[in-house]
Amino acid sequence: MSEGAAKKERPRSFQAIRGVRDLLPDQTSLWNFVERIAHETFATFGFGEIRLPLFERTDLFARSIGEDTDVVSKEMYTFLDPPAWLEILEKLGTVKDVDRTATTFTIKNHLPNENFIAEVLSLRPEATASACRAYIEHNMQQLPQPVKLYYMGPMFRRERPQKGRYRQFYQIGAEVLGGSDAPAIDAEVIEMVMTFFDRLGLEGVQLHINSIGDKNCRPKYVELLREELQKVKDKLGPDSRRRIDTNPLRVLDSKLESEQETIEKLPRITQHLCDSCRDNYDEVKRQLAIRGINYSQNFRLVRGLDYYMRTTFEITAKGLGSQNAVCGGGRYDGLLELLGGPPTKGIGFAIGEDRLILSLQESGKAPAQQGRDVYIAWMGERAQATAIRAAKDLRKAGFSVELPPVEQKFGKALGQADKLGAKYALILGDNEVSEGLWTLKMLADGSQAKFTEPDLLEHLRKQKALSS
RNA sequence: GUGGGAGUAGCUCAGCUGGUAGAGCGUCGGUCUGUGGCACCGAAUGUCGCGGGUUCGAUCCCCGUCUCCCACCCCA
Repeated sequence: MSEGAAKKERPRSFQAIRGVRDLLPDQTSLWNFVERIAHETFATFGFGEIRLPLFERTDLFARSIGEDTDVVSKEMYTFLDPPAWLEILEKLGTVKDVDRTATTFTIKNHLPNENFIAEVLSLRPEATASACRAYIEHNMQQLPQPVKLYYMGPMFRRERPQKGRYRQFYQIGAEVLGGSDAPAIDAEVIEMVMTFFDRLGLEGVQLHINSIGDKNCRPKYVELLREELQKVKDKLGPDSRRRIDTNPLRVLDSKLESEQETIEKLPRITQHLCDSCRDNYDEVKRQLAIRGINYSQNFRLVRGLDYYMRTTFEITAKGLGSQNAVCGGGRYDGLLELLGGPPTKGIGFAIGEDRLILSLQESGKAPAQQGRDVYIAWMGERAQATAIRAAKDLRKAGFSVELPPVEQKFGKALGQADKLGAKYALILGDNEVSEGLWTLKMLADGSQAKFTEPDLLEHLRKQKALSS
């Protein structure tokens, strides 16, 4: 006993890496509910589901989202395929100053008699770029326009995690690609999200809209804004000052208390839209009104991704702390062309599913977890064979059945049935097997009755039909 | 990436100016080998987040680190 039993070394346990998490069965029921309502709602608007890859060439994201955005410049999970070559190449001095927006490195004579090519890939930080890529790749302009797609799944951004923000997070989104850019489309897309949220019973939903102009008017406004900002520079903090040069629109988004007064006085883009953008924005608002959708205009709503133009919108919900945006979207008419496709109109949105679910939970909307329909309490060898057959038949009929693997006293079995939230206990002992009459107990009120095998199934079917 | 707070049993938490840990809930077993929810009794599980330092001695003090939370940044 001296040496052998002395130390019991346990291997170091693993934990999920920062910013990612497991969703356990008591949570996935709500996730499945949300996703089911999404499928149903979007289908009623004529959208079809598209399943997209989790990673793409890095330059697809760089070009669509914008190389200077935070998402592309510092938040993407980027890797080489085949992997792990970067370090080797750097050590060999073959590659210096790695350009993360490059697509391939070509290394001559690295391996005997062949050139080595590695692709630069990234985990998707969002899915709009992929959807557009798929539209082009599969020549969807040949389909009746517009093409209406929706998707759901995980996205990846390397940000500091906090409530409602994870490094692997989930989005439910939709895109309308091709066809016209009629304001009614913008309005209907928004109507679809609002309908979805309404069906989920999401509380405290607020829609904010804005127009950020197009190629004609936005650059002029940005210049005007920059000039105005220069005049009030001394009233702004360091972050905002820096943005006067890099991205003046972002200053509008500042939450600093000390800057609010200054920002309110700045020129607003809605006053500087070109005629066509103004008409467009007015019509979007009219179309929303026709649909009975309440909104508030927010001239400070400037989206962070480069591809947006004209209509932008954001939806907030309650219970989310400072990460209160549960959906963001807008129009991006130039994007498809930018990605090498034909000139194509586009508009879309993305819902933060993690935040959506957080908000539903905060307002107590989580549906009760579904318990078992039938717990089979059996005793004795002959009863086990019967129990196995009963479980098979009940499952075939669609019931959720728990069949204990080992014999238990009935007292304990019923205790288990109770804990698992079963509706019924099917009691199978020597008596039942020899009589051919099975005992079915209602756990809720303790009543019980005997049934023949076929009668039992019929009885359960009827009860199920009644309750649903 | 920056600043602040926190990490003790599966969960929620207690642990008095440092003497190597407790409660409730849950889990499992028993009272109860043909009938659950109640009650009572009992048990298991903690490298006190991890690593280092100070000390005779650290869950407690110091440093580092990881993770979570909050705010900023940014975004869904």
